[in-house]
Amino acid sequence: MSLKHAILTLLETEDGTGYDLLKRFEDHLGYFWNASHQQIYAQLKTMHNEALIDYQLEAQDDKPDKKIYTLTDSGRQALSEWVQQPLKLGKVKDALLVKIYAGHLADKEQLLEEMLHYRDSHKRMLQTFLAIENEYHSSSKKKQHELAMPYLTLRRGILGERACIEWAEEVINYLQKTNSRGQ
Amino acid sequence: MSLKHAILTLLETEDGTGYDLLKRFEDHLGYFWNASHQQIYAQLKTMHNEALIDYQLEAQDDKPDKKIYTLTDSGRQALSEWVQQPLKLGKVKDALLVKIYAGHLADKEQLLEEMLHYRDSHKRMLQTFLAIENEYHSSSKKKQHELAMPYLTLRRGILGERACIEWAEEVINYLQKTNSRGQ
DNA sequence: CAATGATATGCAACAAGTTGCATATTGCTG
DNA sequence: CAGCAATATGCAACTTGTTGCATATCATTG
Repeated sequence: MSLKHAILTLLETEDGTGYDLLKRFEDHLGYFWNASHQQIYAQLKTMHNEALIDYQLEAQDDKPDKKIYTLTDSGRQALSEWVQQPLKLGKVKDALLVKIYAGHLADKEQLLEEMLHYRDSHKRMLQTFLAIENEYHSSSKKKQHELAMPYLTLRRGILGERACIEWAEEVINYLQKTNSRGQ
Repeated sequence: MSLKHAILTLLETEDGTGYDLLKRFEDHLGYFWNASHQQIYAQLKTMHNEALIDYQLEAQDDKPDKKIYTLTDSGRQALSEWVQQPLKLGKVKDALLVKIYAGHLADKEQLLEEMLHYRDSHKRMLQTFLAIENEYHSSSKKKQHELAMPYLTLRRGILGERACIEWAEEVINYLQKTNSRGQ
């Protein structure tokens, strides 16, 4: 399990509500970890029972109560223990590759369109990442030092997207070549 | 769900037992899809109930019975429908990146060791893929044409591994630099 | 000849993730 | 002012995936 650790990681950086965490998953961690709001709220509840986190209720006038979660000492310790211990290699699950593997069954035109869409999605993602990288490079040395580790995760995103795009180009090339030959 | 489709894909290429499928997941599809034997047997049972697959019992002298599964017409149709229809983008879940994100909490030496191990694992994987690619390139034109789509999935593996390794080098570089400066 | 690893199959309990539903407010847009 | 998106939280049912256990044979190796 690791949603637990992803949440601990986010809360270590900054306290927040379940909704805040959802946004931070979407905006920052989204490339390499995702969770639905239902999952997050359920996990927060569990982690509160395990005393890894605590919350302060912030009752706002006429708004639903906010639960602002913070790490407990126990939570901070659990995080640092997790960070110390080695991981097993994560499993890749890419349905697109299964589909390509069975690609001879598909309509080539349709497959081509899907690949074009795939490539463009990843190109957009890459552009987003490069913009964030630019921002990072134009921030202060102090900030850059602080954000060194998150920056490295951004680099993973950039290199990963480039590989995706390069591969997509190869597949598109192949599909177009065989298509025009009418195979 | 897509284990179902991965199994349909494998059976479309060649009939086999649950155990055969397990091996084929490990040996061929393993880079982008994985399943435990328990999962596979359970899924085969479900798919048999759904009439997507059928099996012939092969009773061997003194050996446990083999169930050799084959696609039914209905299964073949389900596969081709799945291949036709567009996929939603798969989610990335990479615990190592969560860890790096929280890397300032970790012992730098230990993190470095983990990254070295990560890089070497991926280097080994790349070597394996390149060996398979060589095999492909030295096979007959006919064979190459038959295996064109699986070959494209291999290319994904190769480009993916290269990106992994390149990134790992960046991280290792950073960790060694800051370590020697004693930060 | 005993131990191990490969072949071959499966159940049961549990953890993790998805989908659908439900509520309530604020602020913006047409 | 009606409708919609964003904020904010949560339950329940279901599907998927993991972990541990269980069985039985055959071939190899020490």
